[in-house]
Amino acid sequence: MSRCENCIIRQFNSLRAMNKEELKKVSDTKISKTYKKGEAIFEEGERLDGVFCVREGVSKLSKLSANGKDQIIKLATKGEILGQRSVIAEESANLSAVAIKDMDVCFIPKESILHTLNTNPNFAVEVLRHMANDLREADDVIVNMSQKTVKQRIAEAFIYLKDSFGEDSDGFLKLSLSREDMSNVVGTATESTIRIISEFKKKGMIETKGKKVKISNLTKLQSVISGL
Amino acid sequence: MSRCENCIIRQFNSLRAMNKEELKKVSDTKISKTYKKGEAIFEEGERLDGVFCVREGVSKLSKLSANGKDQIIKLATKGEILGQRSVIAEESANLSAVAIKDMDVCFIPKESILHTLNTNPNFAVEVLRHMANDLREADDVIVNMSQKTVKQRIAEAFIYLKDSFGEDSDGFLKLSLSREDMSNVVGTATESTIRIISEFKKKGMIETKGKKVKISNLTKLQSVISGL
DNA sequence: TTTAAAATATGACAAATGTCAGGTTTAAAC
DNA sequence: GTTTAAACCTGACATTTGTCATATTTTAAA
Repeated sequence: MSRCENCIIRQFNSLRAMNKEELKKVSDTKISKTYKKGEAIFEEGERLDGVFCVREGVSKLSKLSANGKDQIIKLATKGEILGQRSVIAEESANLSAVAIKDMDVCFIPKESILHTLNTNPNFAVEVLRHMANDLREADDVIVNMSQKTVKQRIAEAFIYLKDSFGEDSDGFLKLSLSREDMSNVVGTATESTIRIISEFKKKGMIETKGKKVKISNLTKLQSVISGL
Repeated sequence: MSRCENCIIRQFNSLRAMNKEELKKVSDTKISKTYKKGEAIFEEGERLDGVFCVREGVSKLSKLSANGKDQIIKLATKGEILGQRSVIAEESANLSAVAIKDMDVCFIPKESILHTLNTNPNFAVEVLRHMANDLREADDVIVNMSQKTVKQRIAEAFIYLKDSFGEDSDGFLKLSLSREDMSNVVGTATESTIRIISEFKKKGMIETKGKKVKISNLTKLQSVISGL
């Protein structure tokens, strides 16, 4: 079994602030898991007794609204830790986490996390910094959601996918979302998303090949976001 | 000058996790300030060298969007600490804080906050819990913003004002927002807000007297939020 | 008090977005 | 390979929301 001490993923998250001893405990108690695309890591309302460190793949974090639609709050990938907020607040999960690309994940029981928080200020501050960052991002999403049009939000989403997940050698986005997931990210109806994507294609901003999407004119896409 | 050790406000926020010595330092370095309605405590982009503990009054935390509109992210009142996120993340302020009711505030230089964070795990965990709560609230706002209609969001806002700030002896909301501020909370045009408030009045859900607002039929308001 | 400015209000219309109903294409299961 | 289901697409239309123009009321300033 691989050891957390050697895990490169750790460098990207707050676990890097743990000392040797603490890491050993985590390593001894962690459980490796895999999830196929579409499988849930946890569901909204579920009691979590640990956190999930993403080693590979991508997960969508979403919440069901009263009208039955799923709002995707965030996409989490390699290095991110899921469930941390719930474990710290000692609440049940506020969001569901579902794999949108096959995932390798380490489950870490909450005891070692909570114990380290209470004894190692470096770790606590590191976690705090991460959460402060998440909070800023969430605030920014609120502003985008309420002040930008659907068209602008979809254009932003494509650029976000490019910046966060990259492109392959042919220039196609490494992560492409289904129209439905895209709709749930920007908070609109699937038909609206489809229509706008068609429009972007016609205007030569993006092109598609099967499920893959390529941004062919970044400048135009960006101009959609800023003005009109 | 009043001492933090005796400050009742402290019981409502993370400062309660400070020990005697730490509190003394805060008390010795804090600066009391007052802000009139409309005055800014800090502006988006500003470098903060401390946090602001609200002793009295109400502040709106907002962010300017590209189209020039202000989105209000949160209302902060007695007991809340402003600027904490920015100080912890060592970033400039992501939001502006402006008084919407005359305020008494204590400014606390960041040094004592950061020092305590790094040495007192109880305090760090307490701050972390608060931020975890803020993050959940922000996620919930994202869902509301993208999945509910303007009418539903305005109905929710009135109930939020009632629950968070209370009513006076005549049943009027203790905190009432201008139509413009209300628009910036729910993320819509001022005219839309005015129209919907007029409709609520006609339907007997709320009534007004000068600037004051009374919720006269809570059940009806709630039914607006849930169904249609 | 008078005056000016801001906040509130309403109508008319345009633009954005949602909904429903039917298609076609693509991917997956058998 | 055939079948079946899911994903994608498009049109027509209803609804929601934004914008502009203008009027009234309220508040603040002189």
